[in-house]
Amino acid sequence: MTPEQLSKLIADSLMQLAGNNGYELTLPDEIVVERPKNREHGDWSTNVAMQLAKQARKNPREFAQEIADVMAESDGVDRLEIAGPGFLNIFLDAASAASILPEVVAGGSSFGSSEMYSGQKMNLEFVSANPTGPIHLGGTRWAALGDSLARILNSQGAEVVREYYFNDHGSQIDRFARSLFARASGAEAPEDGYGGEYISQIANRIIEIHGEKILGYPEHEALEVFRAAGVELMFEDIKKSLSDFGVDFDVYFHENSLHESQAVEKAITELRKNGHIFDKEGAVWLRSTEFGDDNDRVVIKSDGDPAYIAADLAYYLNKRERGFDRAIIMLGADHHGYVQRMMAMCAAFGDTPGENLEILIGQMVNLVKDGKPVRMSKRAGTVVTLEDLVDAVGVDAARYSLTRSSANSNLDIDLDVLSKKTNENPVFYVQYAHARTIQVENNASSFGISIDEFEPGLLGHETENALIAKIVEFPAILKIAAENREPHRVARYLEELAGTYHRWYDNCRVTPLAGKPVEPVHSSRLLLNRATTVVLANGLRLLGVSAPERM
RNA sequence: GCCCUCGUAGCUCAGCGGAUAGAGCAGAAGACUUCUAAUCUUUUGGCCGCAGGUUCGAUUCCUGCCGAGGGCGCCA
Repeated sequence: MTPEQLSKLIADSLMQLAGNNGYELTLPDEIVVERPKNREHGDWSTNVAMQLAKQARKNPREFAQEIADVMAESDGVDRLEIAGPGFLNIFLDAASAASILPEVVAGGSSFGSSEMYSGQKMNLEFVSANPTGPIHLGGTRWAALGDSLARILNSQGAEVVREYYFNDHGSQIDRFARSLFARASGAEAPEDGYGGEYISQIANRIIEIHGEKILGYPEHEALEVFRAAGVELMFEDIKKSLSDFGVDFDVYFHENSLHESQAVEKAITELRKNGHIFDKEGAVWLRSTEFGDDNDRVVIKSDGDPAYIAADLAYYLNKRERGFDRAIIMLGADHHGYVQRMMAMCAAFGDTPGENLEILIGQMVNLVKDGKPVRMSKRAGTVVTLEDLVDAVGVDAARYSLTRSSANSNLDIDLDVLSKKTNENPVFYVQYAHARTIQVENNASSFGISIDEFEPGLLGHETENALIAKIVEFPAILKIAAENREPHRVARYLEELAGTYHRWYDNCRVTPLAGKPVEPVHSSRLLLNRATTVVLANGLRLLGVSAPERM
């Protein structure tokens, strides 16, 4: 029995109760059926009795007992208990609990998915690091988290486009170009420039491509060459790093294109038409205070250059014009001050902040060495990049360790600890469980055991009961993870599932002991084993982590 | 000064208003002639930062305070 079916059963029982006893009950939108933390509290538990006791003019425990009396007659329900302040704990009979397993196996890679966001077009923008250097740890976190979120939203029916906003315009790029030029010509690095080994490498590659002669060009021409070529090369490196990390964007959107296509002017004209733009002191302003921002914002500076937000106006409009119902942007905590004005902009376009535009803020990643935080500095050479992390621990462990914590929490990364190859990263625990299921499957097939003779009633061991219940939880976990934009919930769930599986493995054999015959229970257990494979594989895939068959 | 996030076991972190607050690692003691011991079993360890409030019920929601990180440009 699925939680949905159980929820409906409870609703039906309540209606029946209302009919019999003349209660006037207004049922909640959704009757919550949850897995109690404590197994002794049943397979499922509901708090409806506490919620509705007032309406029934009963005390919660009495009312729960009345519900229990009605439900006790139902198929699949073994027994019910009233506990605590009025919880109704439901124990399913083994056959009913296990009868869902064939569905899980039949569902395969689609088990857990839903149509919750069916028909919704979502644009998920993340990483969007400037092409002035390699992706650092912070960007790596967004890459792991963003890609996983895209997968999860997609599993819930959304049409998701992963997008990388590529800032190839503005003063940071100019500094990058000057840094490259200075390095190539052996000059002192500019005061506010970029340092680091990669600057030398890119400078050298540019010389290789264009020849020494560019050093003799007039400065502005030379800078232009270094700018264009440098951005191009840096961008290729970034793309490759991300791709090696398992993160491939559908769209790389160039900021420059917004300026070149007059999209910025168009956006400003549109806003001006609606009365949200004004001119002051030679600059063009967005009256964002009208929509809750602290200050009005300059869109076009008095020197005629667009401010950063100008492109964002056009970019947002562009996303909406491309048909996205929802633009989701993931930003680091160092950009949180930007949220209010972005939301104001969204409102100024007549859209609904939080709905058409959603901004997720994630906290910073700190580098820790010898137990002490290390300030990442490009000049001091203490920057840790995506590639450093992958070199140290591999893609799977890197992605997993960045995805298993809430984006709201600050994350400390200690490369020394992570690179010890110890079992500190729970990803191995989960992957090992998956590999185990595969080996069990292989062994079973060599015994000629098949899943065709499934008898759910044979799966009565408490660890089987626990494993089945955990498997059934998966769709609800994905739904919550999608709604809250929290991929870490999937990782945490997988750790629980893996633990539940390992404990089952320890207690119940899928293949008979040497010299003993194959019995029906073995087929049934093989199906349970396969259902576990399905869920572990699906979960790991949503995290962008491989599901190895052997470890 | 204002804004955002965080504060839970020795460490890293879970816990979408519910029951006795959990996991991994670290510490202690056990389990491989049986499908992978990267596993399992047992065990040590908590004023859930502090103080109020809302609620039948608060680690969770609200307010204030303390502490940590981040942000408050005609920078991007």
